[in-house]
This record gives sequence, structure tokens and C-alpha cells, in this order.
Amino acid sequence: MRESSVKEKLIGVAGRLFHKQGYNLTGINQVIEEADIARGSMYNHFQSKTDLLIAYLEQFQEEWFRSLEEFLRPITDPKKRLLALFEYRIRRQQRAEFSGCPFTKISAEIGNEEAEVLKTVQKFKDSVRSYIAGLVAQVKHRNILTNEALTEMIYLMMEGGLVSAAIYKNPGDLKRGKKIVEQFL
Amino acid sequence: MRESSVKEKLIGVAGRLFHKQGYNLTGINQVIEEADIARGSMYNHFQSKTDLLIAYLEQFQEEWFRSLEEFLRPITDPKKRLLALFEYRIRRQQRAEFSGCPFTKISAEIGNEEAEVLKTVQKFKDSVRSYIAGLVAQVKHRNILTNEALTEMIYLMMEGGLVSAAIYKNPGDLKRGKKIVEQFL
DNA sequence: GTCTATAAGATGATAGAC
DNA sequence: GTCTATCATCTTATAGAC
Repeated sequence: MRESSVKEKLIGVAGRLFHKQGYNLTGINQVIEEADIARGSMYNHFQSKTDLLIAYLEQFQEEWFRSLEEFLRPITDPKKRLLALFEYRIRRQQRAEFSGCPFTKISAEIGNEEAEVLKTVQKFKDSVRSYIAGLVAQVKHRNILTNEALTEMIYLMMEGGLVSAAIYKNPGDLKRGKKIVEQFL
Repeated sequence: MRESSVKEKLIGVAGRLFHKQGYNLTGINQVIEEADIARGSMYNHFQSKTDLLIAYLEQFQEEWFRSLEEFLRPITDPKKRLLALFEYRIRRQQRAEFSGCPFTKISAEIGNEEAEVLKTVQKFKDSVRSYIAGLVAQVKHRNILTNEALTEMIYLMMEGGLVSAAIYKNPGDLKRGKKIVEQFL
């Protein structure tokens, strides 16, 4: 097998399992078995399970934003783009059976000593927040709130909606959040 | 030891560890050792680790609302009571070193088959939402949003703020969320 | 680089003595 | 009801052959 495709396969399988079952409930054994790669090979490519986790998170972030850009490309109106960001998250949750935001989920699963993982999660959240701020800046909204406050509100309602989607296993709160945000644009 | 105090001690120790270290990262071994109770005794009181978890969550919910009522008792103005609910959560997060909402955290840690645990989490979230709705109903607010929408907004921003507190290990977003909510009251 | 065998310990849970 | 000894399995990670 190609050198890189071993890595890719491990990240792919591990990511799917981490996402679906949870990080702590997924053992290295299961990952290597389903990826059909030997234990030693895995540890040749990744120093530790944490290392594999971080590789997965970094790849996920890349894919997430790439896929978002694609989803928003046909939409030009900034208002509609902002609402489409909600829609993007709703659809991803539906496809993932409402497992919640993978980054948030991981942050709840890791131990207090895993500082690097937490930093990776923070980096993703920072990027999402910046993305929202960028869209808000382009919207000529109703000015009930400042740009900063509107950004904060949207970010928090999205985070809250994602948590709620995972807890109730439905997109209700995300959809209601989207509707409320719509009233401010 | 009194029959009930064995149970209480186990719930207390387990709860503290589940909260601080995470549920999956806390073994039964550590719980019984720190509680100074024999393995067999623990399984005499609780059928399983999941059983202990649910007992902890139920006790936590009881304590949480009892403590909230106490915190709000001196405040009469419904507006101030709503903002004090934010303050209550900020203070609890500060005391708990920003470990996030225990119920949300647990929902991210458990496996897909633990339906009863998820129901316990939902019950808590339902109660919080109802509590917010009750306060909103008493407020003569600025009517930018309906009571239902305002309740939803506050609930989602609070949930989002709690997640954010856990990820960034600071109360920034919870405080900013509180300020935004204030503008609607 | 890939593999198998194995280490060293932790996991949740049970059996059976007292 | 409380205890200790033990089960069977799983955990992450490493050593060393090829």
C-alpha cells in the first residue's frame, strides 16, 4: 500500500469511529482491525492515539470549510449566505445522525492534560467565529445589535443549537435558532 | 456505616470524579478506592456503573435547582432574576474550573446504547428551558421577540456559552451572552 | 515500512466467604 | 450488607523479526 494511503485510511476509519462511537469508546484495536492495518504500522505513522486524533481533527477542519465554501458558492446575498451556514450545519447533523459538533464532543471527552487537543478544538471554533463575523460585516442588517454583538449571538445560538441537536437527536433547536437569527438580518 | 451513607458517599465521590475527570476516564476502581468502600458493596448498591451515573445525575439536578432557588430568592424583579440565572451559571462554571455543563458533558461521553442516561440529560435540559420560559413570562420586555422566541434565544445562548466556557476555559462568552440578553429585556 | 507477539496494567462485573 | 479474590476482556504501547 502507498505510504500516504495507510495514513489516510487510518485517519478515515478512526475519524468515522471517533465520530460515531466516541473517542474514548473507540480502541486502537478496532481502528486497526477495520482499517486492516497492523498494530505496529499504525504506531509507525502515529506516535499515539492522541496523535491520530489530532490528525483527524485537522483533516476534518479542512474538509469542513472546503465543503462549506462549496455549499455557499451559488449564494451571493450575504443575508442568505448567513442563513445557509445554519442550513449547512443542520444538514451535516442530519447526515451524522445528530452526533453533535465533533470538536465540541471531543473537548468533552478528553482528559485535562490533553492541552494540544483542546487547542485544536479552539482553533476550529475561532475559525467558525471569524467566518460568521466576515458574513455579518457584509450584511446591511437591521442594526438592532452591533456587528460584534450580532456575531456573538449567532455564534452562541449555533453552538447551543448543535449541543441541543445532539441531546435531543433532532434539528429542532437549530431550525428555531435559524429563524430567530433571520429576524435580525 | 449507615446504609444510606454508603450510597451517598459513592455518589459524592463518583460525581466529583465524573465531573472533574470525565465519566469514561474514571474507573470503578478509583471510585471505590477514594470512597473507601469495597467493590462488592458498591455493586450491592448499584447494579452497574451506568446505574451510579444516573443516581449522580438525578441528585445533581435536585441540588442544582435547590441552589438556584436560593441564589434567586433575594431578587424580586423578573428582569434581574433572568440575568441572575446567567450569573448563577457563570459562578458555577468558575467554581468548577470551566468543566462545562455536567449533563451536556455526559451526553457527549456516553455510548449510543445508553438511552436512559440520555433521557436523564433531556429531562434536565427540559427543566432549565421551562424555568427560563417561566421567568420570561413574568418580564415586561421590549417585545422585539415573542416570549417563545426570547426563551429559545436565551436557552440557546446559555447552552452555547456553557460549551464555550468549557472549550476556552473562561467565562467570556457567557458574560457576553448575558449582556446581549440584557438588551432584550 | 510492515508485521506478530507480548507487555503491563486497567476495565466492569461476579462468586462466594463471613 | 460487607468483604476479598478472581474472571475475562480490553486498554495503549513496545520489541524485535522480516
